Amino acid sequence: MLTQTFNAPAIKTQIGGKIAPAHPVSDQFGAIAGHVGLVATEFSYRKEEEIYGEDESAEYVYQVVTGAVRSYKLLSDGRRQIGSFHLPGDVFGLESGTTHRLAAEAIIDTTVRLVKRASLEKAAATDVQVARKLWAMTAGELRHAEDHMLLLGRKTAMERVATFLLEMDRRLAVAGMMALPMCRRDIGDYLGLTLETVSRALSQLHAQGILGFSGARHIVLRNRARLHNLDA
Amino acid sequence: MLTQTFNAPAIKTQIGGKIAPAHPVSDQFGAIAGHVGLVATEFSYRKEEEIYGEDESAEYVYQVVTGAVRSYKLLSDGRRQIGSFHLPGDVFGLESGTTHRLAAEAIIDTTVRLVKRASLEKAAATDVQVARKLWAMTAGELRHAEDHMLLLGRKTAMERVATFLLEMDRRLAVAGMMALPMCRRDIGDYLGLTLETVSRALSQLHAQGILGFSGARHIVLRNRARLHNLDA
DNA sequence: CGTGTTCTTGAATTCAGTCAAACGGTGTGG
DNA sequence: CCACACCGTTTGACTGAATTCAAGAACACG
Repeated sequence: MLTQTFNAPAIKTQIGGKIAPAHPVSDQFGAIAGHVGLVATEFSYRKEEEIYGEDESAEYVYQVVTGAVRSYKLLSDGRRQIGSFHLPGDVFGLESGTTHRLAAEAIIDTTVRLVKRASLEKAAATDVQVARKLWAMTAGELRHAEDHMLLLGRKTAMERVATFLLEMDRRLAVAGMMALPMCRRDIGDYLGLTLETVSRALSQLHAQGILGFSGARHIVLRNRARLHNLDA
Repeated sequence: MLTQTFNAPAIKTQIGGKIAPAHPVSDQFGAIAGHVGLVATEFSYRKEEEIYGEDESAEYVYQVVTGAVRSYKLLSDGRRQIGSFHLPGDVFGLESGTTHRLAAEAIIDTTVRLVKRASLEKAAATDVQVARKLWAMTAGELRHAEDHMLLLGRKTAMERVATFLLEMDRRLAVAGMMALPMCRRDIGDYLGLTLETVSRALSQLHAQGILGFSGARHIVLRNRARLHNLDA
């Protein structure tokens, strides 16, 4: 039944277990799955592969092990709004209701751990600690969405790009360098801009010496203070 | 202690109790407060009065009885993004963490019912049904935020105003007429537009016969189908 | 080492914003 | 009860930030 829902390679089943996100964070999945002794299945998606569609039944909850995922909504004419990027360690696809409110795709080759939503619900029905944790995770997503509404509704192009860089720096920088998994179009669709506007803003920051490039997707922040100033 | 946190008139305490929203909806507050037998206090705010500030400690959870409330974030230079409007029946100010992520103000004279967050937490710690309900309410807010990100990031001015009208029609229309409690600036700050752009869009819809006015804030939708078409 | 994709840059356009003035509805005081 | 004043709204004219359209350049990949 798994193989019908997912058409992908090797499946590896395990209990609990640790993953290694870029920065040490409380392993939210472990805090649930491990705690309750749920079986977590490991699964892989290729670059650009769909993980689930908008309004699709929410069978599983996911955690990125390696790779990167985008969650988005589409308008009928194809305009896209990416609500968030999911990086190693992040949980995504968690729903309180029965359907996914956004679609999810692998940006690059990605491995996830997943557990059945039903089993989490069941654990939450008896264990108040689990219920509390699920609420806290949804509340965390809400916080991000609220911050992002401010960005989309009121910030300038340069402020949006500055916010994005600081967010990615915090979430995936290793040794001061960040390797962006997503293209300029993805960044634009996350920030409510066109890819050209994103590119121009990055070029301007480069010209001002605020950041350095090693190829378009490897960025070093050279002056976080000035970037903070540009971020309203 | 209540009188120190809130500087307002008559306080009326009661247990559970029903309120009458514009449309019959499951009384979310009752579903918790009533169920657990929590004491709900009634309280009033005058037009433009602050209910709580951004990053303020979340002491209480609120439900609008009569009136209307706006939740918003500010940038340092005063730019404002309203995340949502709270109308009779709506619960607001519910946090999983300890602080309010947005500020809240009464748009017009408003009466709310409120319960201590701590007492809800306590109820949730022993009653899984309560915990489930709190999660569902936060998830409902997240759904709205996700829809609103799409609007703010990707919709045109006319599409935003059309979406707004359909939302308000659904939430507060009585006998086909909606009495908007908020001014054009509030609508603009909700939709990521200026008040002038909102006004122009409304005038255009009026000229096309899609809506009728009875004073600037009383609107009748005359053609919901065409409004839906304008909403991407 | 090509080849296709992604990214950058330029030029022209456009949608919404800004600034400014007039209008109108509401509430108050004469 | 009417006149006035004030605030919110509408409308107009102009501006400007971001988009669109269009080449080229750089990069990743086989």
